This record gives sequence, C-alpha cells and structure tokens, in this order.
Amino acid sequence: MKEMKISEAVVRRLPIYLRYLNELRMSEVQTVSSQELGQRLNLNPAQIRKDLAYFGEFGKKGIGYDVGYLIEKIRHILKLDQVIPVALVGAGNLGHALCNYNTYLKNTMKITAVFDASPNKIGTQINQLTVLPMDKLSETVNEQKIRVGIITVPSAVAQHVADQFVQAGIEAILNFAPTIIKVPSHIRIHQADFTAELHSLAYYLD
Amino acid sequence: MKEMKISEAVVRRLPIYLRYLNELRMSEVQTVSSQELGQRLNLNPAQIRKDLAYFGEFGKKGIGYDVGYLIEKIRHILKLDQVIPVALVGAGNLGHALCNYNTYLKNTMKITAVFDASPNKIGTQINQLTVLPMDKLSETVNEQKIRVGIITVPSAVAQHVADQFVQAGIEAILNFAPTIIKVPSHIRIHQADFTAELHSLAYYLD
DNA sequence: TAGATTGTTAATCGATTAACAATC
DNA sequence: TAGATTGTTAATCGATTAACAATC
Repeated sequence: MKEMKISEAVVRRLPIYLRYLNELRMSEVQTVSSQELGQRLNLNPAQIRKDLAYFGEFGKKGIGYDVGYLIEKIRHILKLDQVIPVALVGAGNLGHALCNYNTYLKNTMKITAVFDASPNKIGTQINQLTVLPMDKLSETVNEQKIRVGIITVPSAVAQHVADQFVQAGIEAILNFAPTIIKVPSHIRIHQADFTAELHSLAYYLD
Repeated sequence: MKEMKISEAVVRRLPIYLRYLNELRMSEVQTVSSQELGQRLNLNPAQIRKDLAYFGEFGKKGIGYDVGYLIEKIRHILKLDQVIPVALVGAGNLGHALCNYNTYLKNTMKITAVFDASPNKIGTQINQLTVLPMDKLSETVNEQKIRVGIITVPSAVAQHVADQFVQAGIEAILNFAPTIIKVPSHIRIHQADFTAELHSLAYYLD
C-alpha cells in the first residue's frame, strides 16, 4: 500500500475535494459523507471513498469524514502543508491576473518572483513584486528556492522560457501558452490551455 | 458509425491536433503522418489514427494526412468552421487577458460582449468592446446570438452569473472561477481551474 | 439496537495500445 | 515492386461503479 502508484485522475480530484472541504469548514460543518461530497461535486461517492482510501483510512464508518482532519490529510498528501515558492514569466494581463490569486492560495503555492523580457515591464510593480529581467531568473530561482514555474508568455517564446526554467532547476511547470512544450522526463508539466478548452466546448453545441 | 458516441477524451485531443496542424501549414508542410503527430504531441500514433477514424477516412495509406484537408475536417467536426459569438462576464485582469486572445482565435470563437457588475468597470473599453452592465446580458445574448459564456468573476458570484447565462439562453459555459457550479443538464460546462491545476502539480514535487 | 456510512473487493465499463491486412 | 502508413480489430490496460461486510 505504501508504494502504490496513484493515477493522475485521482490526483486531479484531490484539490477539488480540498477546496470544497475548505468551504465546509468556513460554514462550520464538522462532518461530511462521501454521499454529500459526491452530490456537490458531481462525483460518484464510491469513487471519492476509493480515492481517499489510497492514502489511508480517514473516515469513520456510520459517520463520515471529519472536515478539519480530512483537510489536514489532503493538504499533506498534496504537499500543500508548506509554502511552495513559484516563479512566473510573462507580466501581461494573464500574469497579472494570476498574481492576484496569491491571496487565495496563501498558505500553499505562492508566486514570489515575476519576470519579463520587455524593458517596458521590467521594474514595474505587480502587487508587492517588482518585475525582474530574464537574466535574473536562474539566480532568483536558486536564492528563493523556487520549485515551480508558470509560463504566461506568447506561444512563440514558451519553449524558450521552459528551457530556461529547466536550466534553472525548477521541478514543475504550469504552461498557459497554447502550445505543447517539451521538457525532460523528470520535469512535471501541466497544460492550462484556455483555447483548447474553448474549442472542445464548441463540439458540444447543437 | 453516424450515431456513435464520441468520448470526451477524443474531443479534447482534437483542438490539440488542430493547433499543431495550423503550425505545420504555416511552415508549408503538405503532409503529416500519425507517427510525426504523435512524436510532437506526446501521443500514441494509433490513438491519433483511431481518434480521426471516428469521423471519417481522412488519410491516405502509405502517405499520411494532407495537412490542409485535415484542418478543414477537424474544424468542421468541432463546429469551428463558423464564428461562434461568446460573452464574457468579469472585466478584471483575467477577463482582459482572455479578450486579447480574440486575435488568436479569430475565425472561430469570438468574444463579442463583455459584462461587469462594477460601476467602475461599466463603460470602459477592452480592445474594441465597451464593458456593459449585467442588466444588458439577456438582451445582448439574444441580439448577438451569443452561444457560449465565459465566467471570470470571483467564486462567490460565479454561480449567480452562471444562472444568468442559463436564463439568457446560452448553450455552454467556460468557468474560470475556482468553484464547481451547477447548471441544467442540457448546458455544457467546462472548468478552467488554474488553482486546482497548481495544487495537483504540487503532488508531483519530490 | 437500528440506521448510516466507511473501506474494499468484484464487476463493469471504457480507453489505450498492439498488430496487421489493405493499399498508396 | 518495396517501403510506408492508414484504418480497424483484437488485446491490454486502467478507471469507475456496484455491492456488501464491517462497524460506528
């Protein structure tokens, strides 16, 4: 059980559980069943129980899950029981928007450095952060122990930015540019592809 | 074959194919094999052939696929051989960023109206669009035959905006707010959830 | 105790991949 | 013709769901 490989589908659901559990805690709900979770999140209760059971026995038979305890556990599983420093490259509107989520994400992932190639952007402020030039990337990643990189630059330069992230020693990348970028296999990469999302939506129109 | 149900996984890959094919066309590449596509997109060639075969026989044995022809076909399958008018609610940084994609998406989905509840935002310009008040939503959706809605408002009001979209007669929604919203079953909804994406990324850190 | 709900096994369902005849 | 590559079937793999004993 210790060394079981967890599927990507499971890992993608955990943050969804976590978010709703946080809402429940804010409403001072003490306990929740897989049934209630499933109802709210449009998921099968058996699936939720199975997902959680990969990591331990977090529930109580006949009762359900303690909200606070389950939050703790999922945060730990996702390694979100620590602040993970994040760098963002591309100080446009999208980069700006993402920086605003720092408050929302406060005790977990935190954007601690913003970069841009354009002299117009360098030196400007985004929230409390000063936009840095690209040649400070490697140095900053090291100093601040940044582990994750976010790419919000145009597609044409996304691969180049990814290469610089990899060079600098980042462990994972979230790419918003609408293009598939290549990274070495030890780097985790997720695609946040708004245009593909919209295009696949069109298929379902009548 | 006419009435076969296509899985969501297949539909999500089509825009990825389309995008790379467009790149190939720009480089004046005439023909591409499933092998080459797979290599570039990190997909199994058999999967690509199977995906395409759900919709017809688009390739030539021994040769591969004609780039221009396949683009035509996928655009048609995704209903992107027409301009689909889109409304966006939430004229913040994120909304602003998405409006900038209009150029990129030019002959397909097009944001034709932007709304916001805040008096500070109403009347301001985003690209060529004037930000409208929420009470113009229904009217505008009807007049412009808008079929898709994008939500870029805070989580707390996302459900309310979705309800208004549904009321106005929209067919599909792309929600950027980090919360699960509920819509009637005839409405297609996709989640563009940046925070969940980041959180699941953390799991894969060492 | 009776009712509720978990954790887990077994059954089902669906998606991916391998293999290959057809054919350009 | 020989080499390449499709379209498609069969095999494999994996994920979801149903069912239920255990137990709070």
